[in-house]
Amino acid sequence: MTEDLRRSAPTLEDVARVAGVSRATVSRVVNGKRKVAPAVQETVLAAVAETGYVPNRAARSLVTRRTGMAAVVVSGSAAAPGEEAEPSRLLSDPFFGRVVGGFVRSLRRHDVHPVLLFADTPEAADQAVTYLRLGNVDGTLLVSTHGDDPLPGRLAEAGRPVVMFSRPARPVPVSFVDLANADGARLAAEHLLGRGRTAPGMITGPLDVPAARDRAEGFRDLAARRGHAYVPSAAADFTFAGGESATAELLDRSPGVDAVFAGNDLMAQGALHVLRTLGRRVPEDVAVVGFDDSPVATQTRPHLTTIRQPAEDMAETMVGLLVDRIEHPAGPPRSVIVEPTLVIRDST
Amino acid sequence: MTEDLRRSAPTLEDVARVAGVSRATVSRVVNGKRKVAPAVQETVLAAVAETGYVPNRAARSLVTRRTGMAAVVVSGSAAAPGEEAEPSRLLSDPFFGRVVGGFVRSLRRHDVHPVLLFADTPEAADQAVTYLRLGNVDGTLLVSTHGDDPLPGRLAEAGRPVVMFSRPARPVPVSFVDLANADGARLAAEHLLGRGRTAPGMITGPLDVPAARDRAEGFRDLAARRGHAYVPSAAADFTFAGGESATAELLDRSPGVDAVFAGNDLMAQGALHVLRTLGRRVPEDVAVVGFDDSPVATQTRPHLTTIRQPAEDMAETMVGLLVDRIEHPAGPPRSVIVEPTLVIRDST
DNA sequence: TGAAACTGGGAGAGCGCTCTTACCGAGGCC
DNA sequence: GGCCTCGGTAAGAGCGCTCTCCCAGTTTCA
Repeated sequence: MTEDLRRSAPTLEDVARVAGVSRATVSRVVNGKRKVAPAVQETVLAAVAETGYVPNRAARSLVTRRTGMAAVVVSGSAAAPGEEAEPSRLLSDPFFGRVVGGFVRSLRRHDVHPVLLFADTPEAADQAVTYLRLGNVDGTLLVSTHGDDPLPGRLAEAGRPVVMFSRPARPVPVSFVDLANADGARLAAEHLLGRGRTAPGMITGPLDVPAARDRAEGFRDLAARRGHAYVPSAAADFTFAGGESATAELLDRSPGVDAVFAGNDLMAQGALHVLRTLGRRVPEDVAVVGFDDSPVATQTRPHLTTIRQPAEDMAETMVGLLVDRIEHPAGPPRSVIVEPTLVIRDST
Repeated sequence: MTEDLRRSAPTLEDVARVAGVSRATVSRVVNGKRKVAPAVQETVLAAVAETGYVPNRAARSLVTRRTGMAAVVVSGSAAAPGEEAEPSRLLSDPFFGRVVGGFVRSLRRHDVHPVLLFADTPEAADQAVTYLRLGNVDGTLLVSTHGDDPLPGRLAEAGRPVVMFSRPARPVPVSFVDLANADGARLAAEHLLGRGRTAPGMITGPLDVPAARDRAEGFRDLAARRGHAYVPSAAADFTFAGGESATAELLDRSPGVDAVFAGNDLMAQGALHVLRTLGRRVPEDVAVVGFDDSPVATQTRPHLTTIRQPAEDMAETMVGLLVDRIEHPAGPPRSVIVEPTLVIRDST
């Protein structure tokens, strides 16, 4: 019973025979292109249902040069000795799960399947570029974690549809969707200072990453407007452990800090741990604000006040831009900037 | 310059012309099938290099019925009202990142690309089954989170290569790689009792999930051998929040508990939070052991003693089984059981 | 030495689909 | 009434690749 089904799926030819029309007509009905007489259309549809016909993707892509697939490329440096490779770092950040989930669900609505690619070594990056350039996928959703990542440039050069999460570190003609990171940081600063904190400090991400820099600058900007000329800070790598050591360093240098703004939730979580170890109460002695509104924000005690990135919406917007670009390849790259919101919980 | 490259990639025909041989010969050299005279081979290889030829996947799959792709299917129930959908739950569990990372890297070695599929609604599951059955991918790596998930059965029935992470809840003819969950739980019990704990309790996962049940039973088994006839327990859903409420419930019912074994690290993290809130010191008053050795295990204070799943190895083994099955479709489903190890940190 | 076996290479038939081209009948126009 | 247009369909040429023949040249063995 499954035998015949599996051995040879019904083809256009089969449907055409059943419906008593030509292959071309069936193709037209299936793809909804050009007008087909309603009566014929019905006959064909019935034949399709009867045979259980589903188009063969390989055959279709061979002629259309479309694959119905999009690459999700996670780019980053390879693991330096003793470090975690970037894609792994990202994979263990629950916030990233929100983004990927958004990709998968949005792509599905367009009937596009995501192919997961890691560009974690130079060879892997080369392979990825080749794969994309050859048209094995219709377009690329790129998440780059590295400041001096050459991949955005190479992909843009390849002339195939690409949309980045977050803007590229250097100016490169590529579409992207980004958060108004500086605005988010201002939200955090305003909130903290509005609650009467007088000695804010920062745990920043790697400053060669635009998002990290924008957040730091946004925070400093609003602090300056409120009369705080200098905000002590320490940089880390967006990881929990990095957040811990940077916090320790910050508190060591500036013991009077009564508010900490962290570049993401993972580092904020690290800050929370260090603060507790040092016997500082949160939020009584030190208030903490994170960034992302990652699932970890409610897995801390106290729950983390944070700046929410609408990750799923951003993912959907990226997919929209990509699909649009796939259908209309011409035109300049486009960008969408999304506004973050403040989510107040118990750490402030 | 890129114009000609992009507009039409070199084909076999082009290479053949440059090398002065037939298409078939180039194909033979490229695919390494049948013997080709060394001299000819060299000429062809040079022509390939000169033209920058890379085979067109669509054309190749059309005739070989191979796609060079494998699906990574994350299956689970849709979100009940107020609940998180299973794939999202999994996506925010850093342990899952280790598994997916393992898939991607292992598949890459076999030159296979992963396509990410969520089966989070009945419609999505249907789509996924159709997609797989039609041969849009060569095989499937299935991660199912749900006890009564029909997907393993449906996939097995489809007669296409499938390998599961963890054994299916009901007996179904499908290959899988699983952890010796009961052994892991025994390791935990032995460790806890060996350190003189006398009143162990458990936070289990959903008991319709084999892994959760095996862990619970393994723990009870060793406890019984050490004279502990009854181990109080509370069930949760493998999430942080679930771990919290289950721990609260457990301690409410059995306040004398001096050791807690949690079904995974996320729930152990929840337990840690609740214990601190209740003023119990860890490990002095209550020792805690988790399961998975997820990245969160070192993001808790104290660091979590846990049972390590060699996720990357398991992923690699799954890929190995899958590739083998793709190449040799006949034969009964195969299984591999992997042994866990105890990782002692500060929570015990 | 002749036939059989083997070896390496070419020709060509598709794989299942889309899309251009050609065709055909019906209706509108002068 | 003849011509043209136009909607609707069929025919057929590929897309780029693999793979099965088939053939020519060489080796092997009786």
